Amino acid sequence: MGDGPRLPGVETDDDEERIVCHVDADCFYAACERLREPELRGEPVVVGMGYEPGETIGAVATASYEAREFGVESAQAISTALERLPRRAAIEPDAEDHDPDLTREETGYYRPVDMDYYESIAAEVQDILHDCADVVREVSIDEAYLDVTERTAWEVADGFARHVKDRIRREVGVVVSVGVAPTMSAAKIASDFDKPDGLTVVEPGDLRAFLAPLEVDLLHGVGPVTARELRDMGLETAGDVAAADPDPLVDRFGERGRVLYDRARGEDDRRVEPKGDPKSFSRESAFAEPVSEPGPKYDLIETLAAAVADRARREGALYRTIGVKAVTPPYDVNTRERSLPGPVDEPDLVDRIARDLFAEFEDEPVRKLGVRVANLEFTGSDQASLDGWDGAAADGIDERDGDDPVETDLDGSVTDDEPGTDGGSVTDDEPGTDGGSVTDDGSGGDDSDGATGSDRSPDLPAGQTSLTDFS
DNA sequence: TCTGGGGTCCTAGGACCC
DNA sequence: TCTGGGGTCCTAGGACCC
Repeated sequence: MGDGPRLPGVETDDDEERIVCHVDADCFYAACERLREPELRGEPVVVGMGYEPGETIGAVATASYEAREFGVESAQAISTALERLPRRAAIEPDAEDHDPDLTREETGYYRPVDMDYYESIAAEVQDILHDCADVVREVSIDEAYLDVTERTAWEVADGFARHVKDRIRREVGVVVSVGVAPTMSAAKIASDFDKPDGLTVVEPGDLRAFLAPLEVDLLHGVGPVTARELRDMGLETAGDVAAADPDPLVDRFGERGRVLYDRARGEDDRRVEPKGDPKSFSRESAFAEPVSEPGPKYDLIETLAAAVADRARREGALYRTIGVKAVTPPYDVNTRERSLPGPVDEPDLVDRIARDLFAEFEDEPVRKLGVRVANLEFTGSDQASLDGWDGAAADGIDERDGDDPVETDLDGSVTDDEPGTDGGSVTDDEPGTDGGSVTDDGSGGDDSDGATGSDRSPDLPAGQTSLTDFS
């Protein structure tokens, strides 16, 4: 994929052998905590998401290898982790959860996630990576692919990788594992192969032999569900998949089956490319226990909607789709979404539509809620393409460059004094879309908006439509 | 594992269009 | 209108990743 058509027998750049490096920080969050609290070194460390010191809520984001010895795992409930590894503070006589039978050796340190700090450390690592490669693709805060074809050669790839590792350890103080291979997929597996502090080089000629003995679930994209299905088909290792008939795989898994087959054979022609713009933003939050009353749920929707809209604005993104997620017991994930006729930046609209979409679940017990915006469009460089707009609309667009963009507060919008930016713009009755239903039963207090819709400026639909055309 | 948060991509059916 | 084929967009859900 991503490859253009290729003439038979013609060598293209795409056929050139690449040298791909995958760099993966070991227990990154825990490593960061140790940077600012050196006494945590060598001790079990658990970093919890949604965790507050002294409480038992949340989940394990990262467990240091010392903590894993106690059976603490990533994604585990903090309450479970605490049963296996009590917190160090519990050995203090005056601690609330003091247990006189505990020894230091049976306890570990628990810390809440501090993303801002981790991002600052990650930025230092990324600077080094960009210094070491022409193309870097950051996959997540603690992981990146590097195309280092022009920077090294197979004979010395080991030394190159060592150099990257050493620089990061020396200059930042975190330990990374590195895999070097001819493909992204194999490099990823290689970096995982010898964790922590790993360094694995898989030369092109060794690729098949390297992959063959690996369990199928080590292949990227194979999770618990696929792994079980593969085993049911008698395929236990990458070598089994590589030697299998691809047709049944494609029948069972569709396009994924083909990819799986290729990857197991060491075939992966994806090139390392910088990450593009994000496709969606979302915020979600869980209740301590399922909630049935509508009140707290709508309150949370409001908070999440505001946070998502704020994020989008800070990132300079317009969104055309707004969605909600409601997780109901036992663990059913329900999603609802609605697309607008054109991209907008209107926090009040996010709130209104999110409430509207959520209404269906207002009386059900809910354990978790989420709000999402998607179909993003990033403002900025190509504003020129909107030149065809009339003055009012163009003014609206221009404002998007500033700190206080387009959006008009809903109350103000009733007066309809800002045609190009009015919240009512999405109510245009563009045929064949949900446009009209955006405002349908516009959740209580926002009824005024119906009025806005009815006396909207005639310019609006035109502006909105042309904006859609441009998208 | 009694279940945290932020993402991506794929699939499948229906609406709609030509 | 027992009825073909191709394409796009929308929505809901699922698997997966970190």
